[in-house]
Amino acid sequence: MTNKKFYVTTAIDYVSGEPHVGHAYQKIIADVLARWNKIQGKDVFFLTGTDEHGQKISKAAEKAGKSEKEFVDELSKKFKQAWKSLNLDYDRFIRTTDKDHEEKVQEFIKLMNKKGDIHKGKYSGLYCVDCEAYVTEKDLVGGKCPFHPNKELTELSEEAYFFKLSKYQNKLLELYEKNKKYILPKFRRQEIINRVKEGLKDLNITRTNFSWGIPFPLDKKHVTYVWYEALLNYITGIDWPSKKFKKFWPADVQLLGIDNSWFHCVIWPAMLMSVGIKTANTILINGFLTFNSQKISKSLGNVISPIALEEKYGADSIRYFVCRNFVFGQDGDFSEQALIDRHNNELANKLGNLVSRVTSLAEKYGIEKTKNKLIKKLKLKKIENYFENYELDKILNEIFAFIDVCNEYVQSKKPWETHDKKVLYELVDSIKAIAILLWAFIPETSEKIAKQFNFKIDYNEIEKPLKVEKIKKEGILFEKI
RNA sequence: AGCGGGGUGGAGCAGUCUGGAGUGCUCGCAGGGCCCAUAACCCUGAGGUCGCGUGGUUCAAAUCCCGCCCCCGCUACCA
Repeated sequence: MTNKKFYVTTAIDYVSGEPHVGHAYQKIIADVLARWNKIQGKDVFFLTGTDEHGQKISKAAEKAGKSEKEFVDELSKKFKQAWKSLNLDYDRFIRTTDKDHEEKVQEFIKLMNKKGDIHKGKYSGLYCVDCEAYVTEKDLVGGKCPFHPNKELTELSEEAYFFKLSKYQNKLLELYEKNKKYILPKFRRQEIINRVKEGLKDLNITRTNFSWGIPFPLDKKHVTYVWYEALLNYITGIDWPSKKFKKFWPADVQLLGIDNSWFHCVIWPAMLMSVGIKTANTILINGFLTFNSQKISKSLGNVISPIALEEKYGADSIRYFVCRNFVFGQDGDFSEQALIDRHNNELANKLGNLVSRVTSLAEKYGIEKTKNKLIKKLKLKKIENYFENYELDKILNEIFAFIDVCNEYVQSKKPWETHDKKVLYELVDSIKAIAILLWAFIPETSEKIAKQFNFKIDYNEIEKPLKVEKIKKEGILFEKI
């Protein structure tokens, strides 16, 4: 944590469907990382957005009776609204249909071509005429197209352009070896290494059977393959190759779901190596969530909008829950009951009630500056270390353990009997530290606390003694559900 | 098939890498305390052979090694 800048990116979501908690989970974590670095005084850039090209979208738009542009505009807006409702403070929401992205992708391709890493070849596979698309082996149902089981598939072969991915096998393995934190968590790293060792094929990066995409600059008959182009958002989003790019790149953390780890851990760094751009510092892979123990899927009808959840539970409770309840990297279950339990017990009863009882007492009896001995129980170093390893659940565990300590302190010191202003000062000053540490996770709540006690949310303020002022109790922080 | 993850008191999870009394968290259950506070807060207790071998290493294993069983993911041109 010595850099003065911090650049974090998330996966850009494919707008073939609506946003759900799985998407939200990852964005929230990115926001927490961004905010944590902000209060450390760093210059932070947080990029998120939507991925909007490709045949699937083209087809979905057609089905909805809309133009592709109309279709993606609508969905992209929904993602934006969802992130707004969760209080995500991103710096840019990139869309792969943004003009600057499209232009820069073409520049990038030309550059890669100059490096000699693009060649023309033949792509062949099983083609479904009714879908007008290739069917991958995995999607085959009884050897047939899953959507048209009565039609025979034809072995088709067409002209395509390829990126010389195979050339980078050893360089990639070197990268994983040299930068042990390139892929996190560790078990994902091992997974990727094993697969890369099995060998890499060149990657087909163009299509000719549809047109909803970025024109391939080397050959007008071709459209750039979505994946290849979408990956570039991480550098086009900060105006590669401008000054801004030079300031923020390489990204400190790129958050991704397990579904696209292959692209981000293998193809993406190879692309950068090809044109001589540094690779990111860390690719951080989050696990997948189920919702109330069910897979999140359209067919099960449980794609709950993050906006609906926010209206029901509030942004801070959702943010808190996803950071606290899941071990980062592993899969987890977003259970509404568990969310409610944590909201009631941890946010309302522990944190909310602590603030409530202390403000009441402080308002009645006042506070008097003294050395805060209570705060020694707060293990700041430990918390900072956890952050280095992105162990958000443990950070919250640690902070809430300190909240327990504060509640015990109130209990044992009985300030309602003693009217001890110094004890109350210690408590208020400790709550200040708690609120600052929690800001990245539950910004609204932290700001409410800061307003009552009149301090600034800044990491350096944790160790500065609180200025004594008149305290006035305001409303409750968390209503119970 | 290959690779990976999981199997811990009634429920859901941490803890396993870096071995040290079964420790912890959120609940549930049984008792008590407090009255400042959101019927919140605090204390005490019951409850587990940490998937199986009754395997190996060790003074010591939930943690390391070996074997087995059961769940769940991933396997590139699908974004």
